Amino acid sequence: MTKPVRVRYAPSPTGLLHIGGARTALFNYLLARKNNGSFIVRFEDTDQTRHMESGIDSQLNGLRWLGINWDESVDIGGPYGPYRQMERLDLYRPLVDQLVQEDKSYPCYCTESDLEKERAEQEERGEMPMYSGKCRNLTLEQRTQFEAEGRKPSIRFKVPRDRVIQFVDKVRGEVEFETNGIGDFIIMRPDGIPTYNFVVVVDDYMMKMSTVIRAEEHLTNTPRQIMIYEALGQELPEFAHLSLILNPNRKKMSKRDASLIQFIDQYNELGYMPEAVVNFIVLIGWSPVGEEEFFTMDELIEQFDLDRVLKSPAVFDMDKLNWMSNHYIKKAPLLRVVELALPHLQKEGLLPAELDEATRDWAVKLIGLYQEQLRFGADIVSLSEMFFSEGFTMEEEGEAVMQEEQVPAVLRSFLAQVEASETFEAADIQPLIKKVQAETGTKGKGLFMPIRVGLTGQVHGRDLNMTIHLLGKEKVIARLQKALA
RNA sequence: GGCCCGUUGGUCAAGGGGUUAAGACACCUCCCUUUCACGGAGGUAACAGGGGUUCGAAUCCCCUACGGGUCACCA
Repeated sequence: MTKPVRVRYAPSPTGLLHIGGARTALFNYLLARKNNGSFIVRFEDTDQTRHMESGIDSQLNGLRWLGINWDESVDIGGPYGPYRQMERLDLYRPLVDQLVQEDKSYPCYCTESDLEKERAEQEERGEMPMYSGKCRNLTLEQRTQFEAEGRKPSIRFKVPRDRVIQFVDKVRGEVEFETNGIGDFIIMRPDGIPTYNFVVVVDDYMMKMSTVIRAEEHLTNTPRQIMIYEALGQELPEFAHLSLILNPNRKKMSKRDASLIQFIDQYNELGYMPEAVVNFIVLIGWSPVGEEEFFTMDELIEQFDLDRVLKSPAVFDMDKLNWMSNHYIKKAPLLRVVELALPHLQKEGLLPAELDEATRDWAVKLIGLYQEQLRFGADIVSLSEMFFSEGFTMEEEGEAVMQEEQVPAVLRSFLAQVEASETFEAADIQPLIKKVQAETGTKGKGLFMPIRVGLTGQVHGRDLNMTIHLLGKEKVIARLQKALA
């Protein structure tokens, strides 16, 4: 019998849910669901200086929006809680004491400025910065002396010398580190709050994690953690380290990089469909067996496999995300798209916050007209701008069209037809254009383009009949007159 | 700088000793559409470099280059 699969996403609640975090959470989630296991969300909040209370909510909300649900966390509890580390302090302290008792850890009385000085000196000598271990062998007298001075020690883990720590990473294969490259690291700060490398181990085994899936930046922490597992006499989980997601310059994404959208909240705000975002990010660093690339969450659960996770980092490609997102929007029911897009029209002040029925119907038709082109809800604003203004900006290619000699005749004829028309539904427009064709003897591009450009300024656009209908008789007449003037 | 990880078209990627080295995004061309869009069919484009091993290397080994991660009282 194998151990039940228990995996976790363990962010530090210092900010919003990031694309990279979302992917880590997603991979964990998929593995849990695939194996009828449990997915836990735990918060690593031992850094009080960077703590942000809203971080927990925004992480959770982001996951919820993506459709990633959890079995145990701060909001719903669970058998291995609490699920934030600051509430688990009592669990950690005896274990720190135990390590000190067993001489596997020791108090260090160096101050931060001592350490900074040490580091600076090492760097000057061209050495790698690493704690020298000078408090490792303090005598009892020295300790009592420091204590008498009122110095509060931090607790350092005594890293065994001359050992090689070896482990098999589920995505990277065999990895090894020499302990001599690792300095004695702090497991508890002077204020009694333990640090990440210690608590992560305690939590992971107490919460019975079977596999630890996390980002590559943690790979070099793993040997430290393995030593703690050993010191505490606990069994190791499996490890899987995911490669990073890079920006188009092949650098680790920086929070300041405006060229791409990095936070899940922003995708939500812009009116992306979460299904599309999930589908896209799962394909960064993981590939399915066949050629299919569109997947529902259920299909992903069925297909996901850690064996097919790639070791190499991947560049985040906004273009492909937008293509995929557009694909989802095209297939979505119109009312769903309206939900994504309409608020943006209102937010921009193009439509009132309260809509009467006629305006709402009009808006639904407008959004329907652009559904095929929308990449995300907010796209509607730039796409449909010219419906809301008096005039429009004429594209360069449009200018050329308007120079053609048949243009005045076509527009004059069309204007007359519009003025004479009783009704102005989309279905009524086609016959009007037919009449223009009969009257002027112009057809095809020469007929449609002047009308399109004269009314919208654009040579590309959506269905002309519906466009004209939605523009409304009044605007159409005004724009034709202006074009003829 | 030490240690660790990585490198197949511009991007995501399949393939893991013998392949015409898939597919997708982007780009270009053509077809469909009386305009536009959607859609369809094609096209350009890759195994980082150098050494080995082998009858044979994108695949295995070594070196170099490049990229990234990490060396915190951050996670």
